[in-house]
Amino acid sequence: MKLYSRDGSCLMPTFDDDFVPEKIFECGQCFRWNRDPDGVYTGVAHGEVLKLWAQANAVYLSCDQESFERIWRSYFDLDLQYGEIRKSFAIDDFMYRAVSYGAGIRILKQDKWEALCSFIISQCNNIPRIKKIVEIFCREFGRSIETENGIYYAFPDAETTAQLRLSDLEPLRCGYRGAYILDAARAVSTGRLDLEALSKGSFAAAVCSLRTIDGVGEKVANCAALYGLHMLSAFPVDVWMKKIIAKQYGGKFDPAVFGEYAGIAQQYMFYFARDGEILQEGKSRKIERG
DNA sequence: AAACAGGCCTAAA
DNA sequence: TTTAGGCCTGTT
Repeated sequence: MKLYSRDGSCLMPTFDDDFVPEKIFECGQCFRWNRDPDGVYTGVAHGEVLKLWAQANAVYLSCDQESFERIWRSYFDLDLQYGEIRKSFAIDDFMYRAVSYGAGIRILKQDKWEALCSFIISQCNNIPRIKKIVEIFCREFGRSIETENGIYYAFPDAETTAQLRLSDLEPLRCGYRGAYILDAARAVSTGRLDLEALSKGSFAAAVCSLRTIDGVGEKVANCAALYGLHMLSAFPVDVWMKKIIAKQYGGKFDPAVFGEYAGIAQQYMFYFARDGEILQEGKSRKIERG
């Protein structure tokens, strides 16, 4: 597979074939990518807007070489060979089916603060509402980014957010999560919680520190570590993962069997459970892609 | 209409 | 250390 910029120049000649936009953006790890009727995805990350689409076994990005190297190459984790890692997860029949179904997923290197904040919002919420809350948050308080296709908004930084009052968050309609957002923003902006430093330390230390934030428990801390700090051994266990563990593994499961990339395995399991296996009954099966 | 949604917190065993 | 109830809000 190849990656091309919009003008047709090749951004990256070779990497493994594990890059399926639909799965990357809709496997539940991010909230700011939207698909238009033509299948083009538009998203904002690290303060820049990108359009991305797949065509004829290639992927096109609306960026130049400079921004690709500065942001997107890392954001899409292109230097990790997912194809090889994925195969190592097929330890039983269920996992074989899960990794086959999820082939093409990659774990995005999202902004650290954005990931923490987004997954605080995610608690006890569904994806459409999470996306709605995040979009209003960006529109209200994020820096505007003007493009030829319209105005987009960056995710508000922690410093800006820390200045807000609880009442300022009312337009988000995010309920009790508002106070959690402010606590996290204040911790990050004052340095009480140093996400950059945590990303360079141990996973255990990161989870421990993240959990000092109001509204951040084991699950949200693992999400922040996996998607924001890019600690690939993080293993968030939500209701879907609990279903899998109960049904497939008798209620107990040690992610250590997947080694240092357990978090990636978790993503295949989650995606398969939510989109594939469980919802399949009574519905037409989704067509698997090569 | 009542229950639930990609948890967390607190109180109480 | 495990468990139950409450929490904002929106949707079914």
